[in-house]
Amino acid sequence: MAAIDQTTSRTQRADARRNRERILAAARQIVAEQGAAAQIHDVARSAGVGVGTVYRHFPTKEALIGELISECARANVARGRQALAEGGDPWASFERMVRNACTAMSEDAIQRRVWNAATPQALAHAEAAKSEMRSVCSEVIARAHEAGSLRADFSVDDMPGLMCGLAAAIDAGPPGGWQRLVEFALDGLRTR
Amino acid sequence: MAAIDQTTSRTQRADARRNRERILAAARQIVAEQGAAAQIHDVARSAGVGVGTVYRHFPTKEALIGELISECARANVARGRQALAEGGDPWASFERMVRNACTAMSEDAIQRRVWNAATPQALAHAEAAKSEMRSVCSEVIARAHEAGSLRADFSVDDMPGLMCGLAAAIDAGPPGGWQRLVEFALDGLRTR
Amino acid sequence: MAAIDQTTSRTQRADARRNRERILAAARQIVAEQGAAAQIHDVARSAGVGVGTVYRHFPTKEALIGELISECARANVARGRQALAEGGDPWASFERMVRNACTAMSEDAIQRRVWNAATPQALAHAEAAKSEMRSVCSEVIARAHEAGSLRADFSVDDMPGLMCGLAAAIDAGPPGGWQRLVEFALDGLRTR
Amino acid sequence: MAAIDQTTSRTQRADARRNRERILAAARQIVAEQGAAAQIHDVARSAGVGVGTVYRHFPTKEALIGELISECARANVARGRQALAEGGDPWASFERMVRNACTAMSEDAIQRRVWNAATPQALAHAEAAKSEMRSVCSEVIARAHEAGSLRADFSVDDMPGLMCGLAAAIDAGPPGGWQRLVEFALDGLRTR
DNA sequence: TATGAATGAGTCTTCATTCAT
DNA sequence: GATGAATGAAGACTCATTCAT
Repeated sequence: MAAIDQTTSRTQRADARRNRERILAAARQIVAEQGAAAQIHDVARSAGVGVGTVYRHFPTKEALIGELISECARANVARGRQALAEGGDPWASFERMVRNACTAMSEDAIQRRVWNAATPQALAHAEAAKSEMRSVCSEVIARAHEAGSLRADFSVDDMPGLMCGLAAAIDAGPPGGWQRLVEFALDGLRTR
Repeated sequence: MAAIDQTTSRTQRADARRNRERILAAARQIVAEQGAAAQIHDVARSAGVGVGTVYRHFPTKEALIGELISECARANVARGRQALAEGGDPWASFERMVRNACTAMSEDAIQRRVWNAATPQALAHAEAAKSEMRSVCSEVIARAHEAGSLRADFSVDDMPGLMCGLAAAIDAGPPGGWQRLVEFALDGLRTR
Repeated sequence: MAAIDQTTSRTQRADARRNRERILAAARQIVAEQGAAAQIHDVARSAGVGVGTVYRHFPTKEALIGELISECARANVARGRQALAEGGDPWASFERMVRNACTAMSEDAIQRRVWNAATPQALAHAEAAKSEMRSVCSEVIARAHEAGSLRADFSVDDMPGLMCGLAAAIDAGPPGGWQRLVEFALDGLRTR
Repeated sequence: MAAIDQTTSRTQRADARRNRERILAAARQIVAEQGAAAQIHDVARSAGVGVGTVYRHFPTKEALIGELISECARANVARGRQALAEGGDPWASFERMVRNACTAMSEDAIQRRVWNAATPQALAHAEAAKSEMRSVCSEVIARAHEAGSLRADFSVDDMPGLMCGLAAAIDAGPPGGWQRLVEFALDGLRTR
């Protein structure tokens, strides 16, 4: 019995995990397309589950969007960590982090648009990931400052502005056109 | 009789115009705060008129937001025209246009946020002003190109990306922090 | 002065009467087309006056529709009176009254449709005319009964049903098709 | 599993179907009383459900009224089919169809009033049922024509006029008074 | 007196969320 | 756990009526 129960419960967990993934995948696409106007029913239909299942995994719409924000923030964290791990020139690390983030935003609509869909409540759900993102950025920036290759007057508090600006530019401009803007921006941030 | 009629008609129009202005002023503030989630009832209350009066002046919510977009676009048009009229170095004109737009966006929340509140329908209402804005930008850019002071690979189609990026950066960053970003951006756009 | 005042007041009365007629003419057409869904603004626009002028002549929408009903009822009264005045065979009078009413309904949409637009309140405004209509019908019917040419079991209380039925038939059927139905109905009502 | 699923699904469907029936029952009464002015909130309250439930079953008010029209049309179809199935004299079939429809209209207000509540959009929703109704009437009429017992100049296009006329007569006249009118009408339609 | 701008209660419809099955 | 029917508060928009000019 115990074994059966365990199997059952494992199976259920696997099902539940799969459903959670389907829901998030559907939400990524729909929120990327519709922003805050995305509807839970559409997410559920697109995920092939009932609305109740969406609510079992995410207690409110804000929590679901909050999770999308967290995902994007964690992706940025991973890029920052990787840039640090790869070592080498601190400025190169900073550049890699920014450039990779921009590439990701240009290839994946949710990564550049999720911030527009963010209500204060949704952002509150993503607080942990956001704070981790800030922390990683701080370190990348601190090293570049120490190396003297990043303008001293650029602080971690300028990062949201920079990244939101790049996200908006990538979203609004012609495909590929954003790359020049990134070069301009990085060029302007480097100490000469 | 003609004189009286004119007076009467002027007075009525003046009242209606004042209401229209009040509605737009209220909408500017509320849409700046709440984006597309702004409610017509709130706009009406804030303007001190009934909802019916809002609908008399703007047939739909989209039309009202479209007018806000048009206003911002026309403000950009005026800045572009002024930059052209002041003459002098073509690059200085381009710089003035961008810098003045950024100053306006930093001082007036609606100017940097209205584009986020824009649904396709709202944008459709602002088509005329948008196209005029594109046309003025084209001229400013063309002159700077002719003078050889603006990078040849920057086209009028990059302007929305640039301005949206700057708007997002101004909105997300700390007060005043945007000025450095503008300098970086302009620096990167100038031929060296 | 008195003469001038009188002239002025006469002029105003003439203007007012003309406006009243214009409003009623517009209302006839619009109520015929749209029934109770007719809008006062549309009536005013079609009449070439302001809404306030409509309300000066008719205190409520119900009163305006009530007047249209009254007009139609009075037209029926006139037809009944004429049928009586022309004298001759009582059955012929009855026939003339019904046939003329049907002809009028087929030629003038408002006459066959106004009853559908009638709310209880609107009907209340037309009480006087309706009661006069009933009274005239009573007399025409009584004479035909006395002459033994109208079925004894047809009473004045059957007239609304008969006329509403014919109105609906004229309205729903193909043009001209109603004439056969009237013949059937009259044929059925006659004593054999 | 299959059995359980079926039971579950049957139960859910049964609930939903019961609500649908309650909504239609409430709508029949309220639309009979108020016509197109009927309000969805009143229907919902009278049905004992929330407005959202009404909208789950009928996407718009027009669709709900359209379904009422369809119901009435289908009832007429059934009467026509039954008249045909019972066979016998073709004229008797025609008579039964008309008489039964009138009896139904006299006993059930919605059947005689729904056509007045019909906006063009609502009629569009009932197109299928209306066309079926026309088709059945065509057959009943054709047989009576072949038998030579129905006036040759009465066509299926006269049926709406006839039935609307009878509906209006039943609605406007005193209870029971309509029966004489039906006799007159049938009498007039029969070949002599 | 005529005008039409203003009013706001009322109506349809939507959608986040709950809960019985 | 999953489902999707049900809920009802909330929001966009209408239109009969009023009133300042």
